Parts: sequence; structure tokens; C-alpha cells
Amino acid sequence: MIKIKFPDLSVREYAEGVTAMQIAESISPRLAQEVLAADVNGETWDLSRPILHDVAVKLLKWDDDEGKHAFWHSSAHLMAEAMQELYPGIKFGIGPAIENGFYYDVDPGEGETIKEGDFPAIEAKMLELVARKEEIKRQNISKEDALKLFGDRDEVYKTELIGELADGSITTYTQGSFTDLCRGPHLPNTSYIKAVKILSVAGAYWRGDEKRKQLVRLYGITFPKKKLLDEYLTLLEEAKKRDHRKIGKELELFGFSQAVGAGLPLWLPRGTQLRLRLEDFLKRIQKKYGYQQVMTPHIGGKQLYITSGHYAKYGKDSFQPIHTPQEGEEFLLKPMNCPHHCEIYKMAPRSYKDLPLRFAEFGTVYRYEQSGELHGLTRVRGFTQDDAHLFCRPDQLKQEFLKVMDIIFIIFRALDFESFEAQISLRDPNNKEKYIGTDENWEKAEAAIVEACAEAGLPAKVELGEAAFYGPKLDFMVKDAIGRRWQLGTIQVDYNLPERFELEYTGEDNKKHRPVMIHRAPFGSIERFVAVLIEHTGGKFPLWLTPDQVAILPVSEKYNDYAWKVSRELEDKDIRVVVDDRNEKIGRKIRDNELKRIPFMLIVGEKEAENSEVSVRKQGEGDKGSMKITTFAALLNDEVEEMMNRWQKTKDK
RNA sequence: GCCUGUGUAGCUCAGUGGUAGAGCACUUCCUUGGUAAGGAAGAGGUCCCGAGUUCAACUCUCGGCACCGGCUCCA
Repeated sequence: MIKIKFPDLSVREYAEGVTAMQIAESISPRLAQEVLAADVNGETWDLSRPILHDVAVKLLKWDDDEGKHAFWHSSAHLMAEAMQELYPGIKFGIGPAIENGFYYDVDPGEGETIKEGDFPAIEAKMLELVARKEEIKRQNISKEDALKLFGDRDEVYKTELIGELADGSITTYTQGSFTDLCRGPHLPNTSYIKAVKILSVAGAYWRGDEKRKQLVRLYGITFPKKKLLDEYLTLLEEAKKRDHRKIGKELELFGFSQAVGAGLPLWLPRGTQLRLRLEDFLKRIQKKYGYQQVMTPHIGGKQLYITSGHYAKYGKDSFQPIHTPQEGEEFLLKPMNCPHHCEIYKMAPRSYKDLPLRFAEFGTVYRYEQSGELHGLTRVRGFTQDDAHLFCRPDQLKQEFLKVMDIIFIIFRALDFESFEAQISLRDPNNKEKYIGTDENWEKAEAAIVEACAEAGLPAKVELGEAAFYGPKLDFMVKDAIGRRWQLGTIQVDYNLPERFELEYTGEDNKKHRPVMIHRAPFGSIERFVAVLIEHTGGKFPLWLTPDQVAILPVSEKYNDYAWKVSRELEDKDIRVVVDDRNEKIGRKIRDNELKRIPFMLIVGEKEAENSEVSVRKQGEGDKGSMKITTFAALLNDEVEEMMNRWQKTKDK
């Protein structure tokens, strides 16, 4: 007998070799129906894998991420099996579960491809295999057998993967006629999968390497109930309505013109108003934090970028130099502001007493992005960084870094950006030639970031190889409407550019010292920030308004007639806030009436309540979304102090 | 840059080998405080661009561009 411990710490005895499925059956038939996989001592196992020792077991269901993961991983195999039947000679790459669903990379053979029109046939075949209720069997095999098994079938991608695995650690999973190299875990059989949907097809390089063969990647999703699939598809539809490109067009915030060029946004009057509001907001915060505004030109001499190292790194992949007609000089459209700010630093001899110096600029930069990369406002070729460069003494570094973090948190808090992820981006230690500077400088810079995060109590994920070529970064990632992650705020520690630009200050000891540089942009780029902001609020974010465009009308049953009159008197206003005193009916009446005469209006719940929300609605359309009235009012009136206090309160908690 | 897909009125989209439609929006007039109202008239399109096939192309073929979903990249 062996002892099985459960999450509630209870312990039961079972015969040696018991499976998680048998355990589930012993608890309840319902559980046995719902369980998908099992957590065995922290590892996810198949339900049918015999348990031989005393262990802690947690039975995983659809609601557990690991349960979903097993479900979707098996679904990937199911799709592969279907394709194997439909496309003889197809070769398989990898097919993992992902955040929402799964994909499989396949090579359909020379000149062959799989198109959107083929999806229904694959889906039908998958459901056919589901109906067969094929058992999914796990097997341990030797490396030699694995190489032979997949080699015989000419599965070149699989054999490449097997070649890198250690003998003894190789497992395969088989269902019907399909066998895959796989670590698992998987569902007991294919019949768990009740609803399938192939979502999209894309090209994907084998092992993510641009120089290797491009495979066909099919994305799909499956569910244990048909209803869940419908709900998911509805959710996707809803998310698409929050797309910043759609809302940006509807609300006339920004646009693109083919004549101007791809990836070069045009800010329309309303969008510009919104953008200026955000810029002003940040400027006011920065003023309180001792920043000085500077301004630099949109081009810079080529030598500037040779000095910084950017030319060697990105010169070929940038907009090419601009030449003067007579002198043959070369200028680059500036892809970043750092070199210009370094030159500002050098305009005067600096003393240790002058530091830190904080130069801020809303600097518009131009980067050549591959055509396929462009995406709304989130990835463009011309954008404005809310940039600043801090030059400080080494002993001031951590304190300055923490203060920058504060600024980012004030902004995120003010705009209700609760769900961000912090990422520490370090260099790839196996690929040091991609970076400039000495190991010593890198170690110092990386340690500074890690320490600052620890001190601020900020949980951050560490990613190797994601650093800038001149220094490590702390990045703040936020998801868009359909779950894509975008980098917004960034703070970078840099010991290298000060060296390259030979920046100095005179120390207390009357000797020359090298300052440390912090690059930082809380929004990242204003374009991207606005995009994500729109998607988070569903565009219910009427910050393009100026205070004189807004009227606040108190509305309740007894104010009905009054509101009616006032709304007529205020016809020249672009927008007004209706404070709906908890009377939804009246609110709706006024709202609809208003819509006849004004382009936008805001509907508010209780005026004083902290959680009260405003929403914006365009004539002829439904509600677009909402934001907290307090946030709205504070931003509208540039109440920076208020925003800073709100963050301080959060921090104190 | 690479692999699917899309590109028709301001917006959302339908459509055909014989040179274009709907709804909403827009303009004018009438009607109307209870409500994104109703009625009448009207304006608006080198059907993304270029080449080819054809008596004839918005429609078919090829090339380009832009956009969408991914891959790669992202200072």
C-alpha cells in the first residue's frame, strides 16, 4: 500500500500502482468525469500513469491551468492525427498548448500548403477521431528506438529533437495510428474533446530560426463543452470591438494615409488633445521629480551613432542616411534620443554636485520596421518616446532607479492599469558578442536592476537575451484586448554609453569620474501607450476633452425637467457628463435624447462615489466603455498631486 | 522580410466578364420633446495601383502597395 496526500492534507491509502483516475473514481463519479490530469509531487501526470510511491496528489480539472494545458496538448495531437490522415507524407514539428488553445507546426511537403479553406475538413476529421474514443498511450522508449521509429517515417524534425534528448528520458504518446514524441501529460482518450475550432494558419520558422525552413503553423482551440467554445468565440468578438484601430477610427483620434506612408500615424485633433493631456500629465510629475525639459533635432550626424554603437548594430536596418547636396555630409533620422542627450551633458563641465541631471524630452524617433511588423499604433515607424536620460553618480543609481519606478507606478495607478507584468531583461550570457561593454559594467548594471526590484518588492520575471545591446532593462508589459503582450514602460541602466561618449564629472576628490546613465520612458511610446489605454478602457476614455468642453449635469427624478432644459442650453458643448443619480431609467432617457444633438456624452453613476464610472457613447452607437469618474475628473483637471497621493496610498498599504 | 487572408460610397458590407448597389452617416425640406423618431427629395465611387488575357475586366491571370492574423525582428 502507498499513502496519497491530498491538497486538504488528508491522506488515503491505495494499492501500489494506483492511477490518478482510479483515485478520482474512489472519491466521486463526478470527479472522475471532470478530472483531466493530476499533479503528482509538483509534476503533471497522465491519469493513467501508475503511482508507485507515497506522493502528494492534486487532481486537475478544466479550471486548473495544468488541466487545460493537458487538454489542449492532447488536442494538438488530435489535430496532428487528423492531418496525418488527410495529408499523407506530412511531417510534424512541434505542437504545444498555449495560453488560449494550441498550435502544431507541420511541413506538408514541397509546394504543398494548408489554407483557411481546409479548416472545416480538418475539424470534421478531428471530431471523427473524437468519436472513435481513441486511447492515448504513454510509452518510455530508448533513444535508439526513438530515432529508428521516427527515422523510418522520415520525420526529420522529430529526429532532430530526439538527437538533443538524453537517453532514458524519452517518451512517446500514441493514439490510433498517430505516435508523437512527447513529454506529456495527456488526456486518457480523445473523447474528452467535444468542440474543436481551427482559428488561423501562419508561417513559422522551424525552431524560430529565420534561416531555417518555414513550416505551416495551425492554431486551434478545443473545449470539453460546445457551449464553452461559443462563449470563447463571443469573447473574441467582444475583444475585437475594443481594438484601438477600430476605436481610433470611430472616435477620430488618429489615422494612417498611404500617401504619407505605412506605420506613420497622423494624429487627428481629438487624438492630439488626448495625447497632449497625457504628455502634460507626465510633464507635471517629472517637474516634481526634478527633471528638466530639453529639445533636440530630428536628425543627427552619422558619427553620433557610430560613437554610440547604434550604427554598427542597426545601421543596415535603419532608414538610410540623408545626404547634404554639396558637402556630402551624412545625417540619420534619429532612431533614439540618447546620443543627443549625451551631447547635452557634454555642453558643460559637470561637478558631482550637479548630479543627478535629468534631461527629459518627448522625442519623436523613426525606426525602419519590417513591413510585416507594423501594427496599428503599437508598432510604427515614427513614434514619440516620453524619453529621459538621467546622469548620476554610481552611489545615486539605486535611489534614482527607484524614483523612476515610482513615476511609472503613479501613471499606471492613475490610469487604472492594474494588470501589468514586470520583466527584468538581461543579456544572453552565451551570446555576449551581441552586446557592447565589459563584463564588469554589465554585472554592475544587472545587479542594480535586480536589487532595485527586490527593494521595491516588485515581483519580476527574468528574461535572458532581452536586454538592449548597451545595457539591461526593467520592462513593464501590458496585454492588449486579445491578450498580446506589449512593452510599455522601460527603465535601462547603462554604463556603456557614458564611456563611449566620454562623459565625465569632477568628483569630491577633484578627479574625473564616469557618470552612470539611466534611460527611461514610462509610457514607452505615446502611440503604443494610447493604443493599450484604448483597448483597456474599450475607448471609453474621453481624455481628448478640454475642461471647457465638458458640462456636468446632475440628473435624478426630481431634476428631470431641469436636466432637460440645461441639456438644450448646452448644445454648443462637445460633450457633457450626466450624473445619473442611481436612476437608470431616467438616465437612459436623457442620454438618448442628448444623443440627437451632440456627438458624445458621458454617463456617470453616483458623482461622489469612488467607484463611479463614466462612459462615452457616440451618436448612433452603443456604449463604448467606462472609466472611474475620479480618474477622469483628475486627469481632466490635471490634478497631478491627486494622482501622486493615490499612488502613495497604494504604496503605504 | 516570410506564410494565410482581405482591399467596392464617410462607416459596415452585398454583388456581377458588359463600366455599380444596401443599411447607417451626410445635404435640403416637412413632421416631432418622451426619443439612437417618421416622411420626401438629393449628393457621394479612376470598385487599392500597374500590366496582361478578352470585342469587353471592379469581376480572370501576373506584379506591386496597404491592411489583418501569425513567424522572425524590436535601439
